[in-house]
Amino acid sequence: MSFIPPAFTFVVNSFTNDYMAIFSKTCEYAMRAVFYVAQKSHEGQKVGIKEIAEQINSPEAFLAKILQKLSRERLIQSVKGPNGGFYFDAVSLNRPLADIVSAVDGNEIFTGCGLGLTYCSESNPCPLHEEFKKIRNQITHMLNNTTIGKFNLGLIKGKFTLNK
Amino acid sequence: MSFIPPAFTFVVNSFTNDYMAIFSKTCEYAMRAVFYVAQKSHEGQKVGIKEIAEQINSPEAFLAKILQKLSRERLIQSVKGPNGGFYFDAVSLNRPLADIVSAVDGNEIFTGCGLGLTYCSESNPCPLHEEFKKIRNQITHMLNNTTIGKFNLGLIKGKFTLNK
DNA sequence: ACAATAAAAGATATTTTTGTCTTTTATTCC
DNA sequence: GGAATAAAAGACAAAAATATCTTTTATTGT
Ligand code: FES
Ligand code: FES
Repeated sequence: MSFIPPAFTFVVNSFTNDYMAIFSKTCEYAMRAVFYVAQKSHEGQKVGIKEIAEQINSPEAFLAKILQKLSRERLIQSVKGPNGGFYFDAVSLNRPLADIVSAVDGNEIFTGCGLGLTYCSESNPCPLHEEFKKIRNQITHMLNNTTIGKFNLGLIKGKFTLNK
Repeated sequence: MSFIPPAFTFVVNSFTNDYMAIFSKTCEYAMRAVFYVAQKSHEGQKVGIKEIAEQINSPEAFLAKILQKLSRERLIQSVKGPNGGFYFDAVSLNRPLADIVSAVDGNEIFTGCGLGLTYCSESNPCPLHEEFKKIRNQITHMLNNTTIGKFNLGLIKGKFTLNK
């Protein structure tokens, strides 16, 4: 009887975070999904999780979890059963994208310190504070001024992409 | 013999990413450390990992790994042995903070799509593209225009904080 | 009432990031 | 040259984020 050693394991400690984006994957999927569903809602349709996941190129089961959360927080509407699916009512279509982001990623991006200090404050600022504050405010502004339904027409006209 | 059940495990799937900042923890520690060492270098001193970790309030062993990486990439200088430690030479003090960020977090933050599309492009833009591009450019600008030594005087004067 | 459908919920698995501990290597001082 | 020092490297561990699979619940159409 012979011992078969595990194949080369080399867990190289490459030690570069290999994909550090502004938003988490969860949040990226959420935003793409929301725009997709909004577009369909504009056309009066509900959409199933399978179609959404396909169209925005995200893992279906994972996206389901994300939309469940948004649904619990009443940020998106859903109905079960045949002919069911996800959609946005008129009120929800007018919500700012910021609501989605904070539901999923929390509020750190709106208020947190760029260098990771516990609190960002004027009285005890980190070196990047002044510059970082501007950027953070722009992000906040963008997310507050972008309603969920803002890109419906552009999406229908094919001006934007939500996958790849 | 009695069976002792594991204590309540409830791994609540709270499903909010509980701390989504712009930069990774690794990158935050790196930036804080770099500013601290730069200040000391300005005063002609080398600093040991223990002091750095204490002063910027970061886990020592973890920070050591980060500085090792920066050292391998010649972004920071170091000497072993008694009276050794980390420091920046004149050339390094003039490097942009962007070099630190990209060494640690990669280039996604400078070039990536806000919605997580594989490529950000003008010809195939996501809905946030125009607005997001501006923000990304501001981040890039900030990190390129902030040299590692830029805040030395402010730090020495106690204008800025790097911990808590 | 029943079968079919689709989301919600629950449980579990994988991967990445963050963090720690031990051993090795280089440098300085005596 | 030897002891002491401090970073570098290597191996390992814990926590968080990402991802998948199974079971349950609500709704619809027949
Ligand atoms: S204190 Fe760091 S961004 Fe305000
Ligand atoms: S395509 Fe999304 S930011 Fe450019």
